[in-house]
Amino acid sequence: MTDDNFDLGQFLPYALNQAAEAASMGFQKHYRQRYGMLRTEWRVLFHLGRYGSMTAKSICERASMHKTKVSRAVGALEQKRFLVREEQENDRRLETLSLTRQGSAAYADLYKSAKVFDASLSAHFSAQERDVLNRCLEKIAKL
Amino acid sequence: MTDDNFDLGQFLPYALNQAAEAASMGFQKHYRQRYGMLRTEWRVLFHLGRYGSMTAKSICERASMHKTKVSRAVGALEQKRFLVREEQENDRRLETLSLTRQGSAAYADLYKSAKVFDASLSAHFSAQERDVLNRCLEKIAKL
DNA sequence: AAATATTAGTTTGAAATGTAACTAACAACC
DNA sequence: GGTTGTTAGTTACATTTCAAACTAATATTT
Repeated sequence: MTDDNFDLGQFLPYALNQAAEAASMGFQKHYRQRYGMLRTEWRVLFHLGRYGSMTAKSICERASMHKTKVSRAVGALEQKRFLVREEQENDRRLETLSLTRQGSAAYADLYKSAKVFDASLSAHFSAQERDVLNRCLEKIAKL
Repeated sequence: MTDDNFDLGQFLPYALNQAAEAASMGFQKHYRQRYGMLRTEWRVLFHLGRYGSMTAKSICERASMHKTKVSRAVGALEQKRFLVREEQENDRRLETLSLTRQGSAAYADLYKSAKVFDASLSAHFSAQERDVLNRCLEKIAKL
């Protein structure tokens, strides 16, 4: 943001939101049309699909999602028969969440769409740009 | 996203959202604490402050915000006495929105905060990175 | 072991958002 | 000049989110 050329489009929180919004919308139709999922559900599905069974708490931490969001997303995915819960014996507050066969299939399918979609976005950038972009986003997310 | 190292953190829609969320949260307290504004209101305020009086329609287009969001944000800013509406004579469907003295003051104040905040984010990146980041975000937002 | 504090997760009521229908003004067409 | 179509903006309702209170289980303190 150079000094008095202040432009909203260059203010990071704004620019990030505009880009995130556009990208999200683009990907939304895949999980929404095909599986009637919400963004929160898609995220939970991906965490379980990619990183394996874990508790809701772990998903909260990994995805920086609030526990109420996760709770609802888990409920919705359970209703869709995409995951099951299993109480842990040593600590009955904890539930291990695991994808069902159906859930894994949905994950595999959406995973493929994600790669295609991501590739179509990446096509607009050089490898270096893509690299810088990734590193910057990661850094910002951790602030 | 290199082939079978698929990592959620590198999937653009996800990474963008995480970063956008983090950045937004960081800036939120300024407009929220000091003026009780929402993100939509802040955006409208900034558009008027930076680019001058205009109709709600123009804000919709410039900010890619849906008209109901803009309508509500305008209503809220009006209640806070940050803007006034003026019906256009040649077309009475259109209202020119303009910041009041109070609104301009709020804008000036938040504008300063925005610059400081943006600078604090930018500090983590080189000028080149920052440049790549801006260009990429802009491109994605336009897809 | 009783009392207190934490922790995982859910529920609830309020605020915000999205979608679609609506109103009022203008435009175009016959 | 009346009918039809568009456009700017608002309203209403349904869905989603946010914050805070809640439940049930485990940990800690005394």
